[in-house]
Amino acid sequence: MKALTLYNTRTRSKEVFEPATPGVVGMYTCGPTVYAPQHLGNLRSQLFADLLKRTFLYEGYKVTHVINITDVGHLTDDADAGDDKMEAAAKTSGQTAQEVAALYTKQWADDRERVGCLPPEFLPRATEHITEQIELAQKLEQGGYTYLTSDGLYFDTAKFPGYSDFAGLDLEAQQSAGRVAEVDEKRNPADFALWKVAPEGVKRQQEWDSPWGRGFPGWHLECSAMSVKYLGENFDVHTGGIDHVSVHHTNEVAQSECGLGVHPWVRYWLHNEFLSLDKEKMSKSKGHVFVLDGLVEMGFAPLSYRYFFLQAHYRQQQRYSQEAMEAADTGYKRLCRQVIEVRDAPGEPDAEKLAPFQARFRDALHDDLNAPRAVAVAWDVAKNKELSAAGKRALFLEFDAVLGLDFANVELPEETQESDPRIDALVQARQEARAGKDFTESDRIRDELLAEGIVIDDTPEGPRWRRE
RNA sequence: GGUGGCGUAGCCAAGUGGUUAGGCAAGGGCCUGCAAAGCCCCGAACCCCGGUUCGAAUCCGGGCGCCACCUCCA
Repeated sequence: MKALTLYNTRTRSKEVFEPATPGVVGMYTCGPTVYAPQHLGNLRSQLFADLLKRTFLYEGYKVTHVINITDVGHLTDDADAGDDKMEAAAKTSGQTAQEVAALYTKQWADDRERVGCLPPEFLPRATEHITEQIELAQKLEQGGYTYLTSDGLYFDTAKFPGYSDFAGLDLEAQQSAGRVAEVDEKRNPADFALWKVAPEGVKRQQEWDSPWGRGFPGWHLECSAMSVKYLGENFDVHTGGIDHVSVHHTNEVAQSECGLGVHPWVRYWLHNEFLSLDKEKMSKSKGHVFVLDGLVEMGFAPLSYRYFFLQAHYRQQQRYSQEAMEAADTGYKRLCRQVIEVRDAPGEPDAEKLAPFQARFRDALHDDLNAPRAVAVAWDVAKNKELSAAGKRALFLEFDAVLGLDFANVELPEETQESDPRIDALVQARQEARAGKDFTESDRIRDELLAEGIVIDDTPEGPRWRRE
């Protein structure tokens, strides 16, 4: 059995996972900015974090999982200009920032639950941790890592020699390309705001007093302040989308290592690749809002999306298409049918026969969470002719602790049988024709109904009809 | 301009030197009066050109194509 190995962005290599404290894992996941619905790509990040958490639990670790809710301070524009997303959303919707946050936080949590993500142990909100954020900014100020501009307190990246190490950035080259807009008062384009002072005469919905004036915290600060509050100044795992590596997480590392005097601040950094939609990135700003409810409206079960997620490795871009989603949906349902078949099987499983499957399953997960291989093992169980029903039952339920596909309870919904006197009568007439072997007549009735989009299926329990 | 990644059979997607990944679709079969659903069976693929090697999808070099991040984004 190989040890659990994970790809650590910090070291750019696969490493054997060993938590700081044996048997206990602290992990932090970058959560949503709750100003808009979360799309399927966002959900992929949550599914990835959940896969990781479930793997830790499967390995017997006690896990403390923290996910933040960003409800302030995330600017709409480049590094440090533009409006705050929450303020902007409140303005356009006519609601308060708090109402906007509450709405999208709930939607996000519901989506997570529907795709089988375990709830985090802590779900801290940025607005409820302003004090902690100010304290961290003060530590940085006292350490000489900051400077003031007319609009706030900034982190001086030049004071942190290792700034570019985390993401392997070539700051010189980036500057020469001129893609990062210069902000006049910033000493270096990479410098970022720790605290933004509200401009004179502007009244924000969300603002607080601070040593630097009334205003609001910079986006990056909350993750450092809150993760440390709940997990300690050193912790094991930090996850997020790959887009966060070069800016958000680079800045988190800078402010945390400088402010707390620790290195490395986080032992393992794990990042998931993006979900791509028809070869175009799914992002809110490009208008491709594609959400879980959209899949549900198309008739997919939320867990079919989880199954879809599990079919690709988390560090690989995954291509979404209707066809691929339908393939996942069909595959998931078929696998469930196999599970349901053995779910109530009596008797005890034969441990010796189970072992090879368990080993392959764990080996797959231990190899940087290779979920596609783990799912393949589940299929091998389903197709295997040597295993007893009780053995299959035991394996399915064990694997589901990680897969999270609800094998223990899932039911395949029966086609809902509508009732319509006219159609029911025609179906009944067809049954009578069939009983009398008058198949010409029975087929005529079926064709008649088919012409209006109604399909008759003959089942062992009798005929059913449905609208196509 | 910098950085990271990808190119595997109709589709999605594992696989890092030699052994069947897996799923979906298609095809064949069972079942059915016929269908549908369900179940069973079934695919010798690896962008191109060189090289290393007994042997390469897998390593090295070159080329072509595609994507992502560096700017709000998971």
